[in-house]
Amino acid sequence: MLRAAVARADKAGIESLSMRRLAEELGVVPMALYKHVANKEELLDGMIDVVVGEIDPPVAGAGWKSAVRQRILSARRALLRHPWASQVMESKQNPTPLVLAYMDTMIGLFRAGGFSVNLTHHVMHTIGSRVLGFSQELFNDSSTIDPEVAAAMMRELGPKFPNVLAIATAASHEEASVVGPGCDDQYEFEFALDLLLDGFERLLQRA
Amino acid sequence: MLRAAVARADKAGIESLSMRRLAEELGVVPMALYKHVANKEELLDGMIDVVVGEIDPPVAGAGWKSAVRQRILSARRALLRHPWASQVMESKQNPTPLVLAYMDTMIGLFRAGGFSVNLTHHVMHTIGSRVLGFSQELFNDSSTIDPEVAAAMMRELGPKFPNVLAIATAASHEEASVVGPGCDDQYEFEFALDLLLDGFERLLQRA
DNA sequence: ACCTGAACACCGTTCAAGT
DNA sequence: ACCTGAACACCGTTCAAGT
Repeated sequence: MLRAAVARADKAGIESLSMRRLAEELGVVPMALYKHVANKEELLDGMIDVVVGEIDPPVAGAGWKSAVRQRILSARRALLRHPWASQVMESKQNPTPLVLAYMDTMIGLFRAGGFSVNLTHHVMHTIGSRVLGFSQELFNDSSTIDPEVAAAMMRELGPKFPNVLAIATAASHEEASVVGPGCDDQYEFEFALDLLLDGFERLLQRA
Repeated sequence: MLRAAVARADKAGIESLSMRRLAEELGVVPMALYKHVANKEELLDGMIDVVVGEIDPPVAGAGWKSAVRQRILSARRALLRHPWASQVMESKQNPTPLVLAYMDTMIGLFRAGGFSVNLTHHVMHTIGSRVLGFSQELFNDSSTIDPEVAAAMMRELGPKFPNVLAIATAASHEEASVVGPGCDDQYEFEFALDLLLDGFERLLQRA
């Protein structure tokens, strides 16, 4: 049932996942789902745990910086396999025990690296959602946009927003097109992650 | 109508805002709303613009770092006045023209400070949602939690998650209580923001 | 005791009927 | 032409009736 829910969300998007449709897919009556799950919230929790369960454990014998970096990039790979997961995680109020366990080992990596409890606390806040491998892409333009529509939009908005236009055209790999194929999200994610880790290292050395 | 929608979301939460209830509150028939707005998406866009409109313009005559910092903190004050706004902004696919204009001036601050187009691009990705004054608080425990429930939870989970427990108890201002009143979100926000800005400054000097 | 169909209390939006 | 009530196509979940 959890696997069916994850598969459906992967394929058709989280907004297509309703209790009724999931039941239909499984060939059962809607109310049958409530034998396995108290409500939809619990279903979503279970789905999150499937994704978090795919994250590799920390590599042994590495320094804190490398261990944190590799684990976060592993989390990112899991998140990219399940594009709905970041949105669901954001919307939840309470972490599942499995997410808490993930956080706990991540905190442990910092503390083992010599970070004080307080510094680790601040550092975890600074990483924010990136700890789970996603960066709050505000207005995710990465979804399938018609290049012509994008070009028309930029032609219209360009004169009003010259700075946005400058970045949008610079991000394009082909000089010819008005608006490029979007940003290299993986590069941007690692750029930000490394900037953060370097900042943490500096704070650690100062302390 | 927009003001009524914003007021309702401020007061009772975004999940309580439905087209039908908003219409009832305004003393009109549900379909009357569709004279002002094509659909609910457009209503939410309008509500976002109300919030973004409350952000102060950039201060003149300051260096890029100070100008960016002050503007982001102004955005944060606006966001804190409207707790639903961050969630709605996250869920939207496309920015409104007003949000685009905000981004444009923010990009302009970096470029005026000497950042190249490409570096500005990376820097904007690194800031992420913080540019609009909110940090993806994963699992926002800041909401009204019963201290007793939290204490019980920690008592149960503490042994399994010692590192989470260490931070939770350290964050407490009173040593006596098992779990504190949560984190100082404003402090954490500024800590992260300043770490980012310092990192950007270092990149600028290196370039 | 277990299962399940119908029902409840909602949604956002369409559309045809009324003025 | 404008307005609007009813209807449509959904939700998640409750609950009583059936086995």
